[in-house]
Amino acid sequence: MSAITVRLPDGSSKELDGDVSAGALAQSIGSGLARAAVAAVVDGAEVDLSTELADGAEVSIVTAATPAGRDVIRHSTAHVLAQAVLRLWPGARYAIGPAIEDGFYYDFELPGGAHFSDDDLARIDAAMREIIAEDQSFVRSEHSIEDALDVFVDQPFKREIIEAVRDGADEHDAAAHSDDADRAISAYANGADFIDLCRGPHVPSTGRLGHFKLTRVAGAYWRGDEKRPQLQRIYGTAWESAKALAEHLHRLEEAERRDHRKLGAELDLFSFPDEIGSGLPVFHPRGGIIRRLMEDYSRERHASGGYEFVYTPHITKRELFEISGHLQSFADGMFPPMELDGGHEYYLKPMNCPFHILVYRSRQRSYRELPMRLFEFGAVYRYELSGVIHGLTRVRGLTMDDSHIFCTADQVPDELRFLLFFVLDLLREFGLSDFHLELSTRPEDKAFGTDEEWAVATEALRVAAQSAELELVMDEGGGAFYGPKISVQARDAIGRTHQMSTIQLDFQLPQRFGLEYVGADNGRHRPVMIHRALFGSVERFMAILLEHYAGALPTWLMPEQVRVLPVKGDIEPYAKTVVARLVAAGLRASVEAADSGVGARVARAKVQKIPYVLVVGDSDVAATTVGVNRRGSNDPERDVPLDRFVEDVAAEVAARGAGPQPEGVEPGE
RNA sequence: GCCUGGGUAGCUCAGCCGGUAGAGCAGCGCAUUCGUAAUGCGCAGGUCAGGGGUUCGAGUCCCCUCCCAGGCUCCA
Repeated sequence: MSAITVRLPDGSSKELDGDVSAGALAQSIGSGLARAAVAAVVDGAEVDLSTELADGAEVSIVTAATPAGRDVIRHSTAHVLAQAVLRLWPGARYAIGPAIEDGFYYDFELPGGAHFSDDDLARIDAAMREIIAEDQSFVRSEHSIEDALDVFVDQPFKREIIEAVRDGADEHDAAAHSDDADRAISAYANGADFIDLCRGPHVPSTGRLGHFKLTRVAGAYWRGDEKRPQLQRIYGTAWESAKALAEHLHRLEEAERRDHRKLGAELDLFSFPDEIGSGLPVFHPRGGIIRRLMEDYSRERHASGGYEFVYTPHITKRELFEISGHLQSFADGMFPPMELDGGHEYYLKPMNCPFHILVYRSRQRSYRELPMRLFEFGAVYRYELSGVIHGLTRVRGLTMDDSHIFCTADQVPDELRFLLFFVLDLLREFGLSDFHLELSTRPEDKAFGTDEEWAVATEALRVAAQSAELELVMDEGGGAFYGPKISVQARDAIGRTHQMSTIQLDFQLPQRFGLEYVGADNGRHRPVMIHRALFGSVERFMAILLEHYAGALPTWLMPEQVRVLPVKGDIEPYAKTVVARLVAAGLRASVEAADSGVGARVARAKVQKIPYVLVVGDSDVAATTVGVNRRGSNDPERDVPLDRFVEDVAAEVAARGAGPQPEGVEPGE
């Protein structure tokens, strides 16, 4: 064994003698790095720490608390999961077990078609911890195809994967794996009882694992194909430290606490009656207030933004969607037709655009009328598969704040910029502030419109996006066949990204409907059409706001802004005058009579996330004051003059401020 | 749509090997009149999602339907 020299990421070199493994390199750099190391990257390829380094290799160490390091930990934990399941269910077949975002899974077929239960998760967890305590080494081996088929003779899923590699079904993968090993198959064994087909790398031994939790069991098709066997999948999460695991679990709890479906029931906002059907919500009075405020404010802004309001029906004859092309490309997403008037088929509308087009086309248009911005809160119905329906975010009946803009080609750049600033401004008013933009360009295959139209429109979108001074992510080839689009992505208070508004150019519909305007040259021209959704759907936007604010909506959107609690019965008349003052100032307020203790009533009001709870007693009657409890504070402010309180809250509402927020809720702006 | 797991009082849930339904909260009534996170007592509340079957007997076992949750492209 002679000394070798390897190069490190910082450009320096390191000489190794004797043990020339990647792990030894980490150790020679520092014991801290060695402890954190889980794998290495040698000349661009991820490898095990046990890999012997060649002279001149370029090496970096993969540490646990990095995306790549967590992948290794998760993938290794998935192996231990499979090993535990095979110990507990001899004869079980195991399929695939990759690392995924925040965790891992493994798919199994149990003997006799058995399936996992929640109790099993605890047993598997215990078996996994035994394997980890045994600190088994992960040992890599390489096999020829024939040899590998032999090793996995009782494992049909593994054999299928090996055969796929042999038959070159996995062409570029095999190439990336090794050019010269003649399609070698690698496997990792740990302990005497477990070997799994695997590309690696893995942590050196199972003792490096342990900060994991099995989360749920689910069914999943082999290779995601519903025609193939359904396997039993176990999901888990794994992290580099107990702290990181605890933080992840806390994030999950936080997301659950904010779940708009839960908040909707708790705050009495909306429900999904079985009698109506899946994905079809009803809004209760309190939810109705929020919705009306959202819509009213949106209308106000649209009116001052030069939009014109139109109203169109919910159903239409088949012909309209034939002209628009929706029936040809979108029929699966539409409710089936109803037959009326002796054989005419009528459809519930899944989109508003064709209707707005007919408004445009109702008479001859002049260039002087353009840009024409038509706006409608349009109720649309889409037949979503029952399995994908989710709360208010994926429904079968929804209300789009839909706008269609008709303009001349020359007007497109200015109009796009106008639209983008309009939507960003309104989203900010609702407290979302962390945006980025995504620009979807022409798809590879068939696309409507000429190359030049696409180039001009895409460039106009790019210029508009850049003028907004937000991060712009390109989605090359991600546009629809009928035109490029820009979408606004918003990050919420717990870091999730939601697609909000979209601005989409359409080269197809103006042509399909033969739209025209008469230009200054007295000639006929085709207008450009822009689709613009702002909230997207009012229902979904409400859900996003509820989760963003964890139910503690800004005061201006809260159904009940102030609740007044008289400490005892004879204070009630004063409490009523306080409410009258608040109502006169345009606020929504109520009294809760002294039928139960002040403590109990304050507790209830806090659960309901009322922004201001006023407690009034004898001293307040005497001095015309109130005791103010702000949402999120446990420190009441006594003897606040009523006049000042009314003035402050009215000003806050007028400014659409976030209002007092509970701890842990980001108020947005 | 398919798979897994669910559906018991308005809500959250308990209900064992099949023997005739239970708690907390909410609601209603009475008492309490209270100064900041839940006052006491009482009452009422159920087609155990719906339908069919097995059984002397079904919330419980079997089948169908509806509804809910999670998953079903992240390639060893």
